Amino acid sequence: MRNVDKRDVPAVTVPRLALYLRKLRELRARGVERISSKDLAETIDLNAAQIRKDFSYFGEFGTRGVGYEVARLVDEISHCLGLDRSWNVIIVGAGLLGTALARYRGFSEQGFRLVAMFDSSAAVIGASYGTGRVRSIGDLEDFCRKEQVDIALVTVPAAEADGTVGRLAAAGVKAVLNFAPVKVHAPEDVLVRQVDLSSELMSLTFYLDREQA
Amino acid sequence: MRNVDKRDVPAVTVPRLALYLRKLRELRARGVERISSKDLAETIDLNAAQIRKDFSYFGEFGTRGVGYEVARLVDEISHCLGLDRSWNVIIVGAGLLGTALARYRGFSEQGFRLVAMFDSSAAVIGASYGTGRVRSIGDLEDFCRKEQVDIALVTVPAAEADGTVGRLAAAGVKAVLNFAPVKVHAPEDVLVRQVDLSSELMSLTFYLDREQA
DNA sequence: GAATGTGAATTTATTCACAGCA
DNA sequence: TGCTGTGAATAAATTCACATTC
Repeated sequence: MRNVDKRDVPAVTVPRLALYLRKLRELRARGVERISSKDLAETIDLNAAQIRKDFSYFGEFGTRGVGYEVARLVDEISHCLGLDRSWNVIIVGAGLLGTALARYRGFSEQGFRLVAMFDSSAAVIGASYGTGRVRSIGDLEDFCRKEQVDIALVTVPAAEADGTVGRLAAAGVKAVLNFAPVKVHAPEDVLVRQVDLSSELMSLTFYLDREQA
Repeated sequence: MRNVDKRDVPAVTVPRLALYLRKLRELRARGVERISSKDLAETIDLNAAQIRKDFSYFGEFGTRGVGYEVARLVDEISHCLGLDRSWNVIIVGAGLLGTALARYRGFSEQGFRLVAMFDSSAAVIGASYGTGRVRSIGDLEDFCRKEQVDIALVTVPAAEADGTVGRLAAAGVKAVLNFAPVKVHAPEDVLVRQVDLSSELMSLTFYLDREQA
């Protein structure tokens, strides 16, 4: 991967890289050694030029007339996405969703290390879910300042989400995945992404024919 | 809302409608009766013209020189999104994520009714989570054909997701929210949306400065 | 006077189409 | 010959700017 200014990469390209990576890992696991942009495009229902252009923001990963080496591409895209290192993750909010996420294997498989969880309820403090032991929410700032916390998953009730993100930002956490259905505020240099299940459902109902029984 | 061909509505407008709706409900709950596109835009960090244009695909909801009546707007957007009726939802896969979703209050609050869950493990069949009683996966098609199932949330292991979606489609389910980290195949007339947590995390790590400790 | 609704202008993203290279 | 990599063309989305209406 050549040196890239991330602002030159279209925002829509990034989630597509994750999609390519998943499919390429699957191909590699199946023993496929080479693939063309055309064939890859077919399996994920996309335009082949789209894929080539997405790669082109980062360098030249293929061989003209031949295609792409799957193993090389997996390495390159992993590197583009910052997945060639591990990232420390905390979960704030040890409710149903937080504890389910803590035990979700998908995270650790991608190099995300759950290093702690936080909750305000004495009933769960001390319990462990996956690799995450629940600490008191009062220790949040201390922990974030002492340990290298890269990403926080926020699964607290909606009313507390904004305050929680503020505390995380103040304690130096630079990336937040917010599962509470509210828009949260954070300084410019803190990345916030929203995961919103009822929003997803609404996008489905929009397209569902409302004349159904 | 005037009669609208949904294909004329840009795809990106739909999730924004859900966002507007949430904020407007919050404003209504706080007793705010009127709002301008400028003020609404500020609270959700968007361009005011964007909001007005999004509304304009569906009709004229405001009053020139005055702004929008919050209550009216809530009703109009709810109607646009198909939220003025209730939708029957099933969850296929009663693992950690499936059961967490089943007990998540956000769904029922928006008019989504969890009518059943399905799993292959005898250990969970018969158990109830929220309003969802777990049935045998063998009964999936029968149930979908007899009851009106509008949306299926698929929380089965990745290896089974594609087959599960195929069965749902064959049984007449027209919308699927897939939580398994694989691209699933479905007929043209079946809507599939992907919710992918590790993808979201990767979009964060891309932008995180990789020079961190 | 104030804010909507919307064509026109701009920006961003996708797709085409072909030069360049194995 | 076959497929990448990429400028050019097209399409889509956003933003501007203003006529219109209350």
